[in-house]
Amino acid sequence: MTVRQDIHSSGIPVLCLPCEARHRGVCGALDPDHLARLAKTSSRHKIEPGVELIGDAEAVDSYSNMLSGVVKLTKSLSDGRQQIVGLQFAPDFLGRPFKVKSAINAEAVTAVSLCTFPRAAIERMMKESPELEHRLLKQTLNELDEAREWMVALGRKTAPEKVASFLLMIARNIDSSVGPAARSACFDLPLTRADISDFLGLTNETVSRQLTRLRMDGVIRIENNRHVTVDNVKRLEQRCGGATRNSPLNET
Amino acid sequence: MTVRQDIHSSGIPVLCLPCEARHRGVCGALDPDHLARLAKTSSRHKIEPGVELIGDAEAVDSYSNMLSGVVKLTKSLSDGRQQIVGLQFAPDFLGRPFKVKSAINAEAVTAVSLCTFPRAAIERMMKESPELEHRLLKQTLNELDEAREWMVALGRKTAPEKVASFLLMIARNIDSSVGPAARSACFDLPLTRADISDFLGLTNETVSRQLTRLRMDGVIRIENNRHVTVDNVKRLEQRCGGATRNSPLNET
DNA sequence: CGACGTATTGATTAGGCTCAAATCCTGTGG
DNA sequence: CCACAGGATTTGAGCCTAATCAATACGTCG
Repeated sequence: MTVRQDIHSSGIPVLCLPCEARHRGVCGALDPDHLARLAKTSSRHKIEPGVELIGDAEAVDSYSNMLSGVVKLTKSLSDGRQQIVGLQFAPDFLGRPFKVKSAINAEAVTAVSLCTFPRAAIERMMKESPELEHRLLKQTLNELDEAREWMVALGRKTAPEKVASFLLMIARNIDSSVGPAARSACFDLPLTRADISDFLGLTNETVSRQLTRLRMDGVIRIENNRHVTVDNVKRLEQRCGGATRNSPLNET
Repeated sequence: MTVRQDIHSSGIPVLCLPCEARHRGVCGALDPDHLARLAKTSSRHKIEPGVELIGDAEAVDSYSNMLSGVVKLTKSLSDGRQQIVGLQFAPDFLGRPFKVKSAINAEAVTAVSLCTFPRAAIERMMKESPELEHRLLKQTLNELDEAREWMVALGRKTAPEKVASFLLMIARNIDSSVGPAARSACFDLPLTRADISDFLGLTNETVSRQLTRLRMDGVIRIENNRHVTVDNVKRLEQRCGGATRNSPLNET
């Protein structure tokens, strides 16, 4: 039931051994001792697509690491207009620390598996281990960078550019072989056309039209409405409206 | 030149005594000892409107606390289209920690006064004082919340709603008397029409038209193109497109 | 007072939305 | 295995909002 910690691999709980969050995720901040204590209070969950994770009462005082799948974060206006304000992939940390109330909804868009901790456990851990808070700060800064990148798309890009930018972003997140210099890519869209339109501030009709246009122009191929192939990533990039051209700063 | 620290007020450097950043800003995280050490390496600056703070080589390895004024953060596409992705007010912390390069420009839109530290000083301080990183995390989370709030506006609100939302946001940040339940407000717009349009993803013509419409409808009054009076904040709120209606979460 | 930059106003255009219909996929049951 | 139902997606036609292009007014500062 609980986890043995006195085995070879320097005391790391067996459950955590194969977990990606220990490398790229926040758990990487923890030493074996803390990890073991956190593991005792954690539990694994499998979530079906479409299930709401945050947004109605429910399990609000817990946080999770994403182990697989895709989660969308949405905000809505009172008349039903909706905007996706974030997509989270493994091994992101899920949940908004320090906040009394968050006007955000989180929903699984694919099958999702989570490693969930009670709120109190994380908070205790954060007090004891500054490195954990450091990781969290880094992820938050990255999310902020992403959010700002999307703001440019939402405010200033045309519909064709938005759709192209979206495909590129998904390709980079899903098809891990797509480094900055990949020639081609191939992936399953995790989102429906309606979701994509909520992401890009468009209608699903417009998204559909732009996708067929990209298809007609030979930039992408689509099978079964979901599976996308990009033979030449460069051609897709050219349709994204030109990257931000600010002079890069040099920092560490 | 440097700062005496052995005076009454429990060793707080005199320069810091009246500083707002010590209360609501990141400096509140520091004990008198750390504060004194940081104060020794800090310097005050006055910046003219229109001056670029970050974005071209320049002083990239320094961070600042804003003491007064307004700074805009922008991103641009290669063809010149621009989007404001953040506005910062006192006592915000300015600068992106841990990043090799940031594709963001920062520019003073009003006269701005800063308290600037060398990069190394802040980083040393962050290692020694987890509370500092904690504050930074909190500010970053708040900026993320704001960014997401704007994403809804950019993606899903109409031009009239965008302009109304913008005025409300400015009112709340500038006219400090505007609590959540204020009846009226009155402030100087820190941004030109062109800036406002870059903020809202519109053209300056559209912004202008929407402002005159609000004026005609008696929702606002404008003097000298800059000074805005809102007699009835409620009426302005009604034009913001309905707040996000997600069920509030309960956290701390 | 005159000049320049900023803001407003007007006329026209076009990109993306709305409404509507047809088509495609998926899963289910006979 | 095939037929069918339901939802998702595509496609079409017309409209409307906000962009574009252009001209005028305002405000500030010399």
